[in-house]
Amino acid sequence: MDYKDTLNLPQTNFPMKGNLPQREPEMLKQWEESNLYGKIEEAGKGRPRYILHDGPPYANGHIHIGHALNKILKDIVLKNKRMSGFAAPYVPGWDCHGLPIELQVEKNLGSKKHEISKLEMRKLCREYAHKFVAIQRAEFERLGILGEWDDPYLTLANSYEGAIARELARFAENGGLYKGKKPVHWCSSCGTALAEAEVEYADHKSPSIFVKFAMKDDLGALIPALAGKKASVVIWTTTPWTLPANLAVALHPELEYVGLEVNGEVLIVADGLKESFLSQIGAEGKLVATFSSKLLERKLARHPFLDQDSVILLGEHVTLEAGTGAVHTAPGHGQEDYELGLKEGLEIYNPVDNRGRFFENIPFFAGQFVFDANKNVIEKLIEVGALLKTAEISHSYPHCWRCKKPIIFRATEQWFISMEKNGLRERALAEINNVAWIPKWGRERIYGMIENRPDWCVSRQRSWGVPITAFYCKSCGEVLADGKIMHHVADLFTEHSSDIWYDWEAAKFLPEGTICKACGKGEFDKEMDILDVWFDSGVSHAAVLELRDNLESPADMYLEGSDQHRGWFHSSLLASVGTRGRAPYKSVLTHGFVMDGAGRKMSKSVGNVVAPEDVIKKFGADVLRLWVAAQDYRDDLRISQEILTRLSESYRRIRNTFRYILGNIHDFDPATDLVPVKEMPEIDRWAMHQLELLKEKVLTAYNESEFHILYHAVNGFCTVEMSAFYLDILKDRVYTSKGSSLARRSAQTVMYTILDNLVRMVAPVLSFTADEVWAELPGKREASVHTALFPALTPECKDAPLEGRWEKMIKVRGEVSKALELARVKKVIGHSLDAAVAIKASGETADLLKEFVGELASIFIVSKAELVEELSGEDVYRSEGGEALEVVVTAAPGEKCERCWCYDETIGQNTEHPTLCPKCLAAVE
RNA sequence: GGGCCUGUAGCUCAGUUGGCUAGAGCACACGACUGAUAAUCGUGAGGUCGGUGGUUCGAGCCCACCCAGGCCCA
Repeated sequence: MDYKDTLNLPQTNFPMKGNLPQREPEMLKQWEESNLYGKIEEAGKGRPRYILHDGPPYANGHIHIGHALNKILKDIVLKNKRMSGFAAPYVPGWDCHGLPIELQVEKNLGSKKHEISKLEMRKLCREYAHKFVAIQRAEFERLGILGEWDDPYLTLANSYEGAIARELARFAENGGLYKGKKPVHWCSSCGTALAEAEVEYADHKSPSIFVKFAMKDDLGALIPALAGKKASVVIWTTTPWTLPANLAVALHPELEYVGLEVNGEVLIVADGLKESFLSQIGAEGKLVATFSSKLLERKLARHPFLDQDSVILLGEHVTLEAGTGAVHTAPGHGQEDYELGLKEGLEIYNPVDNRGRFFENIPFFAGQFVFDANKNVIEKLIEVGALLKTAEISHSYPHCWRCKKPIIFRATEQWFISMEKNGLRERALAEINNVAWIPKWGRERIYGMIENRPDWCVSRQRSWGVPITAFYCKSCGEVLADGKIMHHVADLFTEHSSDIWYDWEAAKFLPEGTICKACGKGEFDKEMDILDVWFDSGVSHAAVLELRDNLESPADMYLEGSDQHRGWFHSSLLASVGTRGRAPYKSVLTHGFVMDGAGRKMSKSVGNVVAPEDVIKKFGADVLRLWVAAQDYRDDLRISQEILTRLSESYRRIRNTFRYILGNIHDFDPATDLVPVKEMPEIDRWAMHQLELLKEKVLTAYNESEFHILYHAVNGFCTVEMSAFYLDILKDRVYTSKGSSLARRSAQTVMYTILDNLVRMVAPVLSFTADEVWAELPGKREASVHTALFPALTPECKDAPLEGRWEKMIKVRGEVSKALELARVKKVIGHSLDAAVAIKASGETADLLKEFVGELASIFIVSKAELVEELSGEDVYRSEGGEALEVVVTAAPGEKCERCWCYDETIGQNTEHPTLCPKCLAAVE
């Protein structure tokens, strides 16, 4: 007789191999056909809301691994919240305006770009953005991210564009919006401002000059050594043409400066640069004084050739890399000069027109092109005796990417949102303290930025964006930025899209009878600048959260990469505080960046880029999701073939545990076969206790968004507690007991509960696999695990004393398995069931073992285990450390039962089944 | 150069207020099983806790400096 048929061996159709690259797309199809997301929304009705607001990726190109990380994290958070009893909608979004799209469209147009109108250009940009939204949407959905993919928010949608214009109107109304000046990269040849991306750096020859700025007053009172001497601060510059715009000279606040007597006058330079300075001007100098820059703060020097003063200021941007440590400062022609000028209240002075020529009222250089003016400035300096040295240098200099000509930095009229008006900075800082930053240091990071940032420049000289809805008087040029009118325009945008700005006459936007406040005339031009795209996405709380019925502001969470402290977190905070007086988020979670296996950043040129598409093709989305969960996202994350291979092996382990349990509960019906915990054998209660601990750990980890802890907990549970211990011990009971026996049903109840709970807990991460297992689980349940809840805590399953007893037993078991291993090496046994063990223990261990005496054999998975007072023979295994434990392993006595493979000394006594042990006889009957 | 952050076995992570012979899983080596089988079980070998100096009876944990790496600025 073949007794194998009388055993209850595992049976399941659930495949061992995930085959995820093939299976996942099928599941996606099924989710779509069954309207899974709709069912999730249905299930969420009436529950408290949890709003995770999606930061919009830019609608350009395919998704990269960083996108995948971000969206998967969001999806894990959301699924976690849904399974915790919240209604957690997910409305994905895209950032659709802006330069990169415009540039790409221009590039695609080639030479035709000059022939088309702004309106046509914008139409092409719109199409381009839509194309990549569709591409990225498919790529995101493939990752298993559930949400309103059919109705995402797009910043190019009419309603969104209207909202952008409306938020700008609010800033206009409360006075936060103003027009000011700021230097920008300017191409004099094209007559246009350039964005950073449109600037190319190339070698260029420039004059290099050292210029004296004579101190206005005698310095004797401050620095006695200089009393009665003519003293000058010396600056170095490679743009002589900016000298007519000079308003100040900057020194470093922490540096020492020196007075050098050269040819009867004193030259002031930084101490650290005095030698190089003297050698460059080819002069001998005598050190006459050393002093702190602070002594000169706010003292006045004379402009070398204009009848005006130049004030000495202190600035951290001054360096000792080159020059003299005294920096010629023209706030209209340099970024750092501009910032210092703003701080010190200097005029942002620009004497240069659109074509790069000095205005007609500029002495000496009127009408001259700036690069031509260089030599004239130098001549002037020679004439007035202010030039110490001139030379020519070749250095990296910005050029226009279009016409390839060198560009200049030039202050132009721009729109700003004031950080001080309405106390925006103060209130934003206060709001930062009301937000939960995860991890905590996010607060320091954004706080420092808001504390120090200049006013927000929101205008861009471009086509693809939402226009700044202001007007200019045709006759006097006065600005008209009226809140009411701007609100009206916003409504028109919502109705028709912002394209109408480029289509309609100004008058069509203005109420009948609008007149200029300055001159009383009634004809206007439209402002042609557009808004910074950070303003677009920054107002999403108004355009999305406030406008959609199922969302609300402030959001519970914003979740983005740590670069967004300067980006979206930042602009959203200012946009919301400036108009609503509060932050748009209650918590902000940030993650690090994805690095290669060595912790280096990915780059195409290095060739260490890992594309999500490749990971999915090779391993499947669940492995990628597991990768996200396994790493501590607060730091940078690493990805490599090795890491993915490890992870996919870990995935297999978890999957196999699921499969094994499924196989063992194939004949189990929870409706009728459930065994109450109280009636279970102790080891089953131990397993229930362990499950309870795991639940606590995992649910806490979800609550605290520490997903890597949950991964390690689940992984450890599957391998240590289950596979290597509980499930291994259970085999005998589950395989050989009668199918419907209490012993077997009890074990099945435990396994069923564990699998049910485990699958729920793992569903936010292993979304595909969990649903696949869910479909195989017995019992009545929701159609998808994604509409189910996390397992409820059942503290009554916890049993601390029992855990303590078993902890010790597990230690003893470890010692026994070492003894078994030695016997195995000596060929005494093969399988552990071939063995009989005799144990000598003392103290508490002995007492404990006595209590377990009947179960020792099954716990050790041996045929016979006995406790003895004395052990003899050579092969006694002695434990190291702790309480003394001695073990002797021998071949088990008796015959091997053909059915359960345990050795028994009574086999053969039954004539009908001469090869079975008594236990199996009972089971077979 | 500045702000914020990170650095524990080959990989991913633990390490509570400073007190352990620094842990776990995976990978690796060896072995067992062939009733979880492209599985499963056991045993074993892996670490001057980025470096140096300091505080302390005692430091992976505290301090200083340095090195390497990341994000954002300049």
